[in-house]
Amino acid sequence: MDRVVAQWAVERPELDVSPMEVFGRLKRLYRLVDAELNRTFARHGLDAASFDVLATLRRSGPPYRLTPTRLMQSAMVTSGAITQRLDRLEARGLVTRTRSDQDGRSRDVELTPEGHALIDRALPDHVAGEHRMLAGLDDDQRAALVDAMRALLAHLGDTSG
Amino acid sequence: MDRVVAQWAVERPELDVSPMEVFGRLKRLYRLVDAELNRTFARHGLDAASFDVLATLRRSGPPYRLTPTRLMQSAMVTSGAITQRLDRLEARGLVTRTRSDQDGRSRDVELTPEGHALIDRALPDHVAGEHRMLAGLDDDQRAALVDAMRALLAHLGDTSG
DNA sequence: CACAGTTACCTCACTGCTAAGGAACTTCGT
DNA sequence: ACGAAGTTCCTTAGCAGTGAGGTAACTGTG
Repeated sequence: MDRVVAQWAVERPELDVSPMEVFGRLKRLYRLVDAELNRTFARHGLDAASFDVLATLRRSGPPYRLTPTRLMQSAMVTSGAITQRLDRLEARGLVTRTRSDQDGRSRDVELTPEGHALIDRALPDHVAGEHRMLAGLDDDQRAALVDAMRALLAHLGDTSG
Repeated sequence: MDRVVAQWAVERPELDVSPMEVFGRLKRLYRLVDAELNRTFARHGLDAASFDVLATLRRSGPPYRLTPTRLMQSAMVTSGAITQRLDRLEARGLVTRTRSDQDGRSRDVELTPEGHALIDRALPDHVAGEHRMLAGLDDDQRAALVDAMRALLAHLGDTSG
């Protein structure tokens, strides 16, 4: 990463490319973390997309039921992506989709006992993996990291804190 | 993000899910930054993949020529992805592909004058966008962020510092 | 009550990636 | 000189996402 900045300093010396030290590492870090998390998910027969849906339903509490729109907002993907995720999960018997009583346009997506059991098995493994990855940071660094990311997110107009 | 942690504290109180405060924000931040950078690229008729290849060639210095393998390593994608990126750039006349003299298996990918001009136009805009995004951070926060990401990357076995 | 506008979900064409495998070429050991 | 092994790049199939657009259902207003 520092090499990239050094190269630009030679080729375009009038540009201050120091932000790349931040954003280059952000991208690299995201990809490494993503790959590591996916390895954990794969051990439970899941991928990030499926885990995300199951975990969102699970942590919503009883009756473990949300609409596709809520899942879409939580996952920050388009409605088409949620439809396809739910297709896959429904085919595996991990969630059910039923028409809402209150609103005929809406669907209730609900965790099946199998889906509930699966996410409850995968979650501790997932959390343990996250703890392992964070072991490279001391408490001060970790707090500073969260602080800086929170500030950046706020500056970028992130609505959810 | 804090809401997610609070939900888990109710549903699975025995798990310490505090790492999610880090990784949840990391993902969210990456996606917001990625979207913002893509808006800048789009103003120049590019996407992140094309910009990445052109910028890598440009900052490599004269004669602005690298092999697909070098580009693959820099971009951290598979060889198939590089082939397709180069197909697109070659079709637009932004790079050329020629067989290497030294090694018949290898190709030389070189920036055309058009490609060179395009990346030289897009780069200042890109860098300015990065500066704008970082404006939400003071110098201490920014240094702490880089420091923490560097430590995390090292812990995760990133080879390039 | 009628109807225009909105909302919720799905469908479809397209995109860019990965993973696996193949062809062309080079390198190495004998 | 020769065959085996390794490399370099491309090809192909399949996958998960986007974005545009469609259908059905709800809502608010005159």
